[in-house]
Amino acid sequence: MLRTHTCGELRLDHVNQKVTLAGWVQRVRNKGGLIWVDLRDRYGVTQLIFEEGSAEKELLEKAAQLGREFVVQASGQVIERTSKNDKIPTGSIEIKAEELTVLNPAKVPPFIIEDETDGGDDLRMKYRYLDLRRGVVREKLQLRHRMMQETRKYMDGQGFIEVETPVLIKSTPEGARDFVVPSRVNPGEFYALPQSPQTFKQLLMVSGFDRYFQIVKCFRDEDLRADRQPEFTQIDCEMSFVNQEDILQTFEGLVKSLFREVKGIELGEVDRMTFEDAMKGYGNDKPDLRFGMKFVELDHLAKGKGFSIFDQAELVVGINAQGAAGYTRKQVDELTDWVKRPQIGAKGLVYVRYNEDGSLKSSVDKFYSQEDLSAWAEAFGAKPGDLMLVLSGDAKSTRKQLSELRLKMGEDLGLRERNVFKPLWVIDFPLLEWDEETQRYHAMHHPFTSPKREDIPLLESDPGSVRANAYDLVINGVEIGGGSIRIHDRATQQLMFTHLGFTPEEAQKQFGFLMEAFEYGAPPHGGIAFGFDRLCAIFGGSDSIRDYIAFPKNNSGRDVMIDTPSTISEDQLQELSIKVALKK
RNA sequence: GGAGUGGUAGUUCAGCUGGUUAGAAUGCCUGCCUGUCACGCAGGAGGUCGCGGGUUCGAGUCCCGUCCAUUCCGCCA
Repeated sequence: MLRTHTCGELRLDHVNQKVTLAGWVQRVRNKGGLIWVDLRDRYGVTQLIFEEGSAEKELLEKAAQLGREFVVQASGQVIERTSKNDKIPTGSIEIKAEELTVLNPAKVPPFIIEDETDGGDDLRMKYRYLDLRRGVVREKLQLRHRMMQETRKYMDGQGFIEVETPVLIKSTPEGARDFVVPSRVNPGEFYALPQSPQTFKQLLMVSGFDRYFQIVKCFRDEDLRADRQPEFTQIDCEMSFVNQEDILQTFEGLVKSLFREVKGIELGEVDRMTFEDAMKGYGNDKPDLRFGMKFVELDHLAKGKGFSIFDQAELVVGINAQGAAGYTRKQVDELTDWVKRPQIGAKGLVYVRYNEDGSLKSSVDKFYSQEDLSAWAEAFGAKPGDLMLVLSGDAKSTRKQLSELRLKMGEDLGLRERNVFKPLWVIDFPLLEWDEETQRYHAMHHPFTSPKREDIPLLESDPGSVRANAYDLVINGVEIGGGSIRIHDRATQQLMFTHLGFTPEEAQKQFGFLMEAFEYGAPPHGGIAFGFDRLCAIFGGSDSIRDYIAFPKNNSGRDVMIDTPSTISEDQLQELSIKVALKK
């Protein structure tokens, strides 16, 4: 061993021991006759001291030559510091160095390897291996490690078996775009990388595995976001002989256990809300419940008073921002501009300010009396000091716009606290969703989701209103997981494909193996998958998942460190029977 | 595919309505310094202002194009 201890473990108890440490030079402080070197490894930082007089001149010179990020080995005696540093755990001791070996020198790093780095994202990603030396980044990966271990511990404890499913699978037309991999031995044919192990886990249920889980990489070739990577990790789970309630209980248990073991937080009961209530109350299927500002519909109060914009609107709906009456005219104008941006797309914003003196001031005073506005305020449950914000238009987009405004107000008013966690089950999702582009219904969750028994008759008359046995777990406005009770008989699955616009032949070609399996004794089953990277980011209090992934891709799906995607040689292309024709 | 923001020293940024030699901080190098721990002090080096074109007597600054990064919309069963 090149060391007797790590850089994080020595304390006053070790004084007088002779030790050998190895690590990276964090910093050299040369005070002339006295040189300190901060030696860093994964476990911490320990100070080495070289003193003129007591250390040999040669050793002193060697220490003075050290640069940032040199890898060194140092031996010496642990001594108590004359002046202690209570900011670090090893701050009471230091090593009086007697030997120093440079194991490997280092170039000056392109950015400072400290928690508060001066490096921008671009540079950090290019030199990710240096970025990962920083404590703050390492802690995020350590958090991920803990989450992974606790997940396995919980799942194993519940009798789940982790089974690996293939990564080279079949491309399917439903859902996200597939990443494809050419097959050399089958020229002209391609594998696809899995968007999820969905069909395999269902087949494992047919096989009688009863409880399956897997912490698994999944792949989707869609545009990226701060919380979306082309390859990401799921906690993928499936259970047999269960109903929806069993699944919600089991995985509420997982989430509670993770919060308890990893964060030391007792979550309590997880609230539930139907999709319909979520949309009406928050304009969103993943409401952030860290704060209120629930939607209040004003049609009955706002219409018929001569304000034509409201009169013509399908829906007039607003939120009450508590304590925001202090917003200046300028700030309200900025809010108006904000909702009118193309990304939000509102036509305008009506406000009612509930002044501290009890009077009401609105942007539509021309049309509404104080009594009218008082009725609004009552509907909102508003008090003096509040600011009511109202949007109108067609119901669907107005709710969406107000949802964005609600989140912005929550942010502006500091109501979205990082250390508060509000999990929520959203249940009773619609089975199908109309797609304007393709002019057909799409499965909202996926085509293997079962409809609610009582809604099956509606499949013919009103497909859009059929509810599914589907559920999402939402924490703080982030979709963390989603699942459903699956279809487990051929006839229903076939019916589902028909409603999704598949011909029987197409359905047979794409999913015949699954439907055939259903004919050999498929148990009732259901499951869920959690976005593991997002879960880690939520636990760590970040909006971006990138720092919870050791080597993430950038916004264009590139790994700037290894510089990929990249072209391949003509020979490789030929071997794969592929010709590249780039459009220009 | 679309919208916004950004690109200036190794790094993070400032640089106003266009005007002499493009600045700061930090990092780096040199010297001094025996209790530092964001050490201090003194000095020094360091620039294709992303790239291409245009307007102008004159462009880091204005215009057009383009590339890169980033955030969002679309997309993500």
